[in-house]
Amino acid sequence: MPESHYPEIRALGLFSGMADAHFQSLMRGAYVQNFPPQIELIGEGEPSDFLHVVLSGSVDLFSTWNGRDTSLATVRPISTFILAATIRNAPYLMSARTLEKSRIVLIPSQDVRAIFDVDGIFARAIVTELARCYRAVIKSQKDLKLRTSLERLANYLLRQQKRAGGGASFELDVEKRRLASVLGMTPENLSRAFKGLQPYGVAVDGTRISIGDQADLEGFARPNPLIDDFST
Amino acid sequence: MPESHYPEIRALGLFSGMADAHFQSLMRGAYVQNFPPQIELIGEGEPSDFLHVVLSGSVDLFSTWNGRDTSLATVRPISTFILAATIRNAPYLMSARTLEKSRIVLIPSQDVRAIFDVDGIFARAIVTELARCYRAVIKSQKDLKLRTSLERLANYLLRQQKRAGGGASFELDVEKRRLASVLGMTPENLSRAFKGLQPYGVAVDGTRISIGDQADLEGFARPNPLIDDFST
DNA sequence: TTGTCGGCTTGACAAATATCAAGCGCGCCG
DNA sequence: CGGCGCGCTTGATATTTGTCAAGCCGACAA
Repeated sequence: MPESHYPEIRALGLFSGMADAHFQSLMRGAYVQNFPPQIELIGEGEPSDFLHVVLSGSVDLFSTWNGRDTSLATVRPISTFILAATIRNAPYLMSARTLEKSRIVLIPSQDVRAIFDVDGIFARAIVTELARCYRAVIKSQKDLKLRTSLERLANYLLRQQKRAGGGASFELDVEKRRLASVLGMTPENLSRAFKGLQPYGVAVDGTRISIGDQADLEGFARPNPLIDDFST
Repeated sequence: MPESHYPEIRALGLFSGMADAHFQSLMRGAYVQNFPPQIELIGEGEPSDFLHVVLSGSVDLFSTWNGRDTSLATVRPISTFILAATIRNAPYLMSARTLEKSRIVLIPSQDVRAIFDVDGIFARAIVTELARCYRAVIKSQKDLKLRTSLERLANYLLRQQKRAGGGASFELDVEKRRLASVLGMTPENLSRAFKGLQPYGVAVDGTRISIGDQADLEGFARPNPLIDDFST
């Protein structure tokens, strides 16, 4: 793979501390590929041959069962996905598709496992990353089981607002149909949920959201770091 | 802590391969305690001072928000819990309480992190365990988002049947109120869901479940290894 | 044995959510 | 410019799920 990509990958928490020789060794077997939008990168049930790293664009992780499907997460640069399947050498639990034009690194899973065994710092980084992912899913589980759809949307908006810089007005950066799926509801109900938040000062214009009364919305949403703070 | 417990802890996947000196070092700082039923061992938000290992009994992991609460998992011997919080040195995301009289080992988190850094085999075991836990939560997430409550119950019964040996008749080993919470429904609805499975040959007598027509129930439940097989 | 407590069940009702069908708005392309 | 097509919205309706109140039943203790 072209060495020009090395620095941005190297800068990832997962790879930043490891021995240079090991990093080079990982990169030797890796390759970068550009994908158009809406391409299915992997399908659930398939063997986990590669660890994926998103360099640019974005990727939707979703799952299907019995004719239904649901979005579980969105992966944005720069981060990895399906680390757990790679580590356990087990089949993927989720499918992945590009949402937009994306540049993605593929690192053979067996190389990752091999370097893991000889590089303590890399091992430490993998554990830290995996623990972060685990905790993120637990938070999402709590969000789903403890909150109504209106509360989930309210808290999502507050999180997104923070991510966008904290201003009173910001853009949704996902399609509403996907947002609905992520939040565990239908697109129709998402529409109604937005209306349901109007009394708390939320205004919607296309993908632009305006929060009229921050305190009011927070009073309804009751955000909680043990659910909504994805950094811990 | 009394050395009599060493063998059963040592036999745990997490500790079985590590150097003896390191294991001894971990055990030196650890201690075992017996708890009566319904004791809250840890509360969400507290700092993660100890890695816990359940030797006997069982522990309920649950969470609370805004006056509601939900059961997220049950920990049975012999296994650990709150590994991720220990690794990240972050606050617990879930509370834990004993369901019955339980014997539990407490290992100081900082010891676990210290030994992790010097024992590659231990590190490998932690990663494997963490990846297993991660995948278990993803499966649970799919179960929640892709299935109706009736389907969740049907698949739960099939899993429990398998765990109990596979016979047509078996015992539920959780209180129904807790089962309802785990499955994301109210106790009232669980009662109705059991009735809803009667047409598929499910009979309930107290905590005893009988599956009259295995194929019929499986045809309705459509179990899937990517959701229901907790071993991968 | 009898009383009581807690968990489970049931029924009636209310609220939340999904489904279906139609229409709207906007970008894209002929 | 006009007409699709697609995502979003809206309304009507059905289904699912939760809530509240009451009753049942078995475990346990007096």
